[in-house]
Order: sequence, then structure tokens, then C-alpha cells
Amino acid sequence: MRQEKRKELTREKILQAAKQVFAQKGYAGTSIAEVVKKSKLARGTFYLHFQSVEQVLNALLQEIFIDIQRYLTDMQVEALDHKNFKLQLGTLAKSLLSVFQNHKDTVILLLTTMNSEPKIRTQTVWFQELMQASIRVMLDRGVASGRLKKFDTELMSFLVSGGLREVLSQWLLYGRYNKDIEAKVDEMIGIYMNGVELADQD
Amino acid sequence: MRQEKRKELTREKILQAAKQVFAQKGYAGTSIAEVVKKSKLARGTFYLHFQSVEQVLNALLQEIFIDIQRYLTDMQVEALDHKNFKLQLGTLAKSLLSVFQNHKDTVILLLTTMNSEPKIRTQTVWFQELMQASIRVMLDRGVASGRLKKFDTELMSFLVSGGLREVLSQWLLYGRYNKDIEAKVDEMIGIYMNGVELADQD
Amino acid sequence: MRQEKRKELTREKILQAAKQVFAQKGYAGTSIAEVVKKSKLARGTFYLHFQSVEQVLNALLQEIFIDIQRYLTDMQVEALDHKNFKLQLGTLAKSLLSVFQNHKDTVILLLTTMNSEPKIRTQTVWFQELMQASIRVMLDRGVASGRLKKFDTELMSFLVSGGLREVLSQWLLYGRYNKDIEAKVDEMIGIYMNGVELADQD
Amino acid sequence: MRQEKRKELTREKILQAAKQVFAQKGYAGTSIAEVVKKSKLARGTFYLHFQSVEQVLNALLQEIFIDIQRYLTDMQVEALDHKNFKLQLGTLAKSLLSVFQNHKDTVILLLTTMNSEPKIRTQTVWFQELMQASIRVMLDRGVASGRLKKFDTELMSFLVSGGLREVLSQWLLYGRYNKDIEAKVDEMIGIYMNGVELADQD
DNA sequence: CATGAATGAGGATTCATTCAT
DNA sequence: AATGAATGAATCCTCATTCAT
Repeated sequence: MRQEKRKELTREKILQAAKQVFAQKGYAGTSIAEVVKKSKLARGTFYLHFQSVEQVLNALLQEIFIDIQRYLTDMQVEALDHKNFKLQLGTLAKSLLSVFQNHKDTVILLLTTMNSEPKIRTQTVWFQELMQASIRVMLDRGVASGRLKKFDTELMSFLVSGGLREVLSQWLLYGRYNKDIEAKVDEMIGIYMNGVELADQD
Repeated sequence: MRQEKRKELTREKILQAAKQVFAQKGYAGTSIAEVVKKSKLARGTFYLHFQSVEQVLNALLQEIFIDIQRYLTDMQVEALDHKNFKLQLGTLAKSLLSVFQNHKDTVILLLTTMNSEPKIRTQTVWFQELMQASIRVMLDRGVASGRLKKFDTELMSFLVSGGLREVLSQWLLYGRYNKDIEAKVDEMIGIYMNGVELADQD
Repeated sequence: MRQEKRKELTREKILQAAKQVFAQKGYAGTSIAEVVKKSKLARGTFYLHFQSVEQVLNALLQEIFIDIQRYLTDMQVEALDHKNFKLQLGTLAKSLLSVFQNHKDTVILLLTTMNSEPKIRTQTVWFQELMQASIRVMLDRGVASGRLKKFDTELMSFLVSGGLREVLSQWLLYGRYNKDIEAKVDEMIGIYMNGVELADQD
Repeated sequence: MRQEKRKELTREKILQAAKQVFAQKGYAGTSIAEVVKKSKLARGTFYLHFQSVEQVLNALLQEIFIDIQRYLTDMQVEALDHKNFKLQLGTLAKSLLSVFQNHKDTVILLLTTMNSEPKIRTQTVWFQELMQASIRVMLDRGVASGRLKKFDTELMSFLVSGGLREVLSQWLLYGRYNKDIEAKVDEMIGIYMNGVELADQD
């Protein structure tokens, strides 16, 4: 019983060490050797828990996956039941932000590995697809309920997920919007909802 | 003179070989050894032209850089001189697309290396920043001239560049929109200009 | 008492697992790790019974050693007491064969480890030496009793043991003589006794 | 041109180093690391010439293969053309011995790897098969020409090759017959030809 | 007695880089 | 300018062995 605990602890040490090395050198620049060194465990111990750096990355991403999925699922379900569409949207977006902030290191890892090397891509596409699917479902419901114009919701899901990703990068990677990120969310929603063109235009 | 020509030719062989290996294994998975092997040149020859894989990547990106910059500069300069704002925008966007298509392999390389490992990031941020700056300048002029609402043009530049990147990825990486990419561009502009919300909403 | 039984059972599990791995990968290719894995016991348990793969090999060979020795001893003792030398020889050889067949896996192990790597050689020479000594004793008695020509019985013991080993290999390793092995034994005796040359030769 | 020479020299260094390590530790006990160490070359250099210890073994065995094959082929061709069968046989056997003596180290290697681990076996069976086939052809011709009795020549080829191998082992591995090996060859032929049983036996 | 997590030495393999030709 | 053999550092990975439970 105690032994299992110890094993779990060692595994956690590896994950934490990997997270640090990933942050420093990036995923591609991370060797098992370095993770081992940072973890202060023996070389062989690594292989008792993982078979490759890839598997460690997976384990780290999995941690965030569940949280994200829960929030996105909630968004879909509730999104349509209320009158104030935009307000609702803002609330949900902000709670999603808090998930990201709780897993800040992992999200950075996700942002920097997404869409990169072919080998890694497979491990991160689920995130993109989950985001896009969630957004699209919301949009489809918006269209069906008459709140939104009829337009290509798939294209829109790409625009929104791409925009979100970029803003997220600016926030977590480059430290922009550190304080007023929530205000920016409302502004984003405004832009997507009503556009940037002045109405009295030809 | 003959020798210079020969040297240039060898350099080109390396670049072409590297492009192929990048496409197959991704940037991080590419070793000098493999580029050399694909180029059918001698190991030592590589070092007469480049000092690292990183430099090869740079050389490849540089090729596209000039073209992109020219187009973006054109966009800025001309964007305001005409009445039909949206039409103008579409035209410019489409010509930018053709640049991307001409350098398809390199753009894919750019898409998969952007925002990734710290070491590589430095070599690709210029692209993002150039795009965002260009977009922002256009938006600022639009605001100044009264065509666009007053809003955070920096935020908008992030949204647009992120959205564009995602659509570009879907197009070049995953083969979506292979035929109707131009139609989609107009749709994107429509969304950003007028939003997706139906006007008569409470 | 219960515990001793249990211990013996565990030891047997290890031996059986090792036998299988030996058959698959050969002695040199066998690691403790693999034996442990096949035995489904814990890594540490192995060391309670053996200290190395070498010791396991020894234990396996020992099993066959006693049986072989008994038969060979019998051969020596009885070989001279009867008139019909060749018939007697055949009978003894065939009973030896049945010993080999009962320990088929172990004999294969013996055949493939004999005369190989220096470290292993020491564990298998006893077999060769036992065989050769037994044969030689028989031959010496044959010479002494006037049944056999006077010749180098040591050399002959090498020829016979070598020949036997090869036929054994063909039988157990390569599946030849699966059915008529006993007939072949008589043929072998005939050859060694009377040679292959036609008598009326110059 | 000079460079090729150098490469060949390095290859030879590796082969010589390997030969020494094989002799000391046996094939199975030989690691690339040790061969490299003994050769005083860099670790990476090994891989420019061979991919595994197995390949080195092959290269060493190949050297002897050609010589052996030539002698054995000669034996077959000439064996029947002369009257004095036994004398002829002795002469050929002795010249084969000189081949073995010239490649003493490699023959020892061959003797200790033959019939051993499955992986290695494939690389040495050719030797056994070549020997047995050569012997059998000779025997078949002897039978056909009426010099030899009608018997199972395949079985006999096993007996002779096995016997030879054992005598060879005694000679090269254990240092027996260092001086009178040639006399022993004649004795062996005598035994195989005429048997050991005294003629006036029932 | 049995377990299995942890260890770290050692061997395999790759790779960027140098240098004599 | 081009070649490619050689280098050795760095990484990957396995294995025998220990030890607390």
C-alpha cells in the first residue's frame, strides 16, 4: 500500500521535472536524460513509468484535458437555455480562462506543441478539434434558434478557435493582458457578434 | 565566375533536400546527417554553406519573407485610397493567398514551426508580427477614416491573424477548402466586418 | 513444511520459465529479466533461488546429468559380460537415446551450449568428458579382451562422441530421423565396427 | 585513393580487435564497446564499417570460407581419379588441415559458434553443410565405383563431420595432437575405412 | 518467503563537427 | 570548392542487483 504511494510520487516527480524542462527547452529540445537529471531519479526509473518523452507529454496534457472537456460540455448544454446570449457566453468564456490559468504551464506546452511536428501533432489535435466542435455546436444552435445569421459555422469555428489561440498565446506566452484579460473577452465577443464595420456604411 | 555558379547550385541542392526532409520529419526531427544524405552531397560540403539546420530553415523562410512583405506593404499603402473597402480587402487577401500557394511547402514549414520551441520561435515571430502590424495599420486607418468602429485594433489584429493562421492550416495542412478558398476569404471578411449576430436582437 | 513445498514450487516455476526462454532465445540471449517475466514471479524472488542465469542453466543440466551418468555407468559395467558385443552395444545406445528423448529440451540446450563461449564451456565439458571416458573404457576393454583391434582408443572416443553429437543434433535440432532413429543406431555401430571399405580392396 | 586505403586499414583494425575479443570472451560475450576499445578507434567509427558484432563475425568467417570451399571442391574433383583411395584421402585431408591452421583463430571462432545460439547458427550452418555435402559426394562416388560398401552415406557424412569437428576441437581448442596431427589423420581414415572390430569375430 | 520499486553501471546508437585529401 | 573518413560527446535503453515492505 505504501509502495503504491511511493510509485505515484515518483511518477509525479518525473512529470514535474518534465514540465520544467519543457518550459525551458521546449518539447522537441527535451531529452529523457535531462528530465531524469532534473528529477534527481535514476536513469532506469524513468522507464518504469514512461517509455518516451512523448508519453510524458501525453500524461501532462491528459491532466488538463478532463478539466477543459468538462467546461466545454457545460458551455454547450447551458448556452441556449437563457435569454442573454452574450452575457452567458462571456461568463462561460471566463470560466474557461480560469481553467487555463490553473494549468498555465501545460497550456503553454499545448500552445507550443499544437500544429507542430507531425509526430506531436496527433497528440494535440484533439484539443483543437474539441474546441472547434464545441464552438460550432454553439453556433449551430444560435443559428437554429434564430439568434445568429446563417453562415458557415465551420469556418467561423476556425476563425474563433484561431483567434482564441492567438489571444491565449499573447496572454500566456508573451504576458499581454495580464490584468484585463476578462475585459478583453467581452470585447472579443462583441467583435465576433457585431463586427467592426460602422453600420451606416455602403 | 564558373565556381560561383557551382557554389550556388550546391547551396540550392541543400535547400531543396532540407525542404523535403522538413516536410517528412518536421523541423525538430531533422538532422544534418539526413539532409546531407538526401542531398547526395558530402557531409563536409554542408558546412561550407550552412552551420546548422537552423540556418537552413532561416534561408528557406527568407525566400518567402520578401514576397510576403511586398504584398503586405502594398496592402497598407493602397488600402485606404479607394472607396470600396471590403472589395479592396478581398482582392488583397486573395493575392496574398497566391503568394502562400507558390511557397506551399515553406508556408507549411512556417505554420508548423511558428509559436513552437523557444529556439525556433525567434525565427518565425517576424512573420506573425509583420502580419499583425499590417492588419493593425489597416484597421487604424479604417477607424481614423470613420469606416470602422472605435475598438481595440491590437486585439482585433490578434483575432484576425490567429483566424487566418487557422484557416491557412486547414487549407494547407489538412487539405480543406482546396477549391473554394477564395470564396471563403470573402465570407471571412464579411464575418469580421459585420459580425454573426442578427441585428434585431435584444 | 508447507513453506518448503512452496519454495520448491517457486523454484520449479523459475526452471520451467528459463527452459522456455532458453529454447526461444538461446542461452546467451537470455536475461534474468526475461525469465522473471515469463515466470510471472517478482524480480526479487529470482535471487532467493538463483544468483545468475548461469546457475539456472546448471540446475537444468544437473537434472539430466544424473540420468545420463547412471546409464553410462551401466554400459561400462555390463558391456563386457556378454558375448554378443554389437547387440549389447545397440541395446545400451538405445536406452541412452530414451534418456535424451525424455529430456529433449535440456539436451537441445546442452547441444547448443557445448563447446561455445568460454564461460559456459566449463558447465558442459563434464558431459563431453563423461561420454568420451565411457566410450574409451568400453573400447579399452574391447581391445583387452581381444574383440577389437589395437588402436588409439582416445582418438576413437573423440570420433564416436563427435559423431554421436552430430547425429543427435540432426535428430533433435533439425528433426531428422524422427522415426527410424533406432535403426540408425545399429547402422552407426556397424560402420564403426567394420568400416565402410569393401574388403576385397587393394 | 589514399583515403580508401585508410578506410580499408581501419576496417582491418576493427576485424583484428574483434578477433582478439572473440578469442577472450567468446562471441556472445563480445560487445561493440569492447571491440572499439581494443581497436583504439572512436565509438562512431565502428558504425561506419559494421552495424553489429554479428556483421563482424560474418566478415571474419567469410575470409576463411573461400579457402575452405576451394580445398573442398578440389577434394571432390580429384578424389576418384586415382587408384590409391586412402592415400589420396589422407593427402587432401592434410591440406585441409593446413587451411585450418592458417586461420586458426577463425576456426576456433567457428567451432565455438557452430550449433550455438539460434541467431548465430544461421551464419555457421553453411560450414557444416559444406563439409557434410563434400564428404557425402566423396562417399557416393566411392560407393558408385565399387570401392565402398552400400550404406547410408548421409548418416556417414554426419558421423565423419562430427568426428572431425571433435578432433579439430581437441586439436585447436585444447591443444591435443599439436605435433602428430597428421599421423592421427591417417589413423582416422583407417578407422572409418576398416572399422575397429577384429575380422575373425562372430 | 515473496514482492516490485528504485538504482546506476554499461552497452548501443546517433549526431554535429573536424580535417586531411 | 567538394569530399568523406574519423571523432567523441550525448543520448537512448537494458540489465543485474538491492532493499524496504
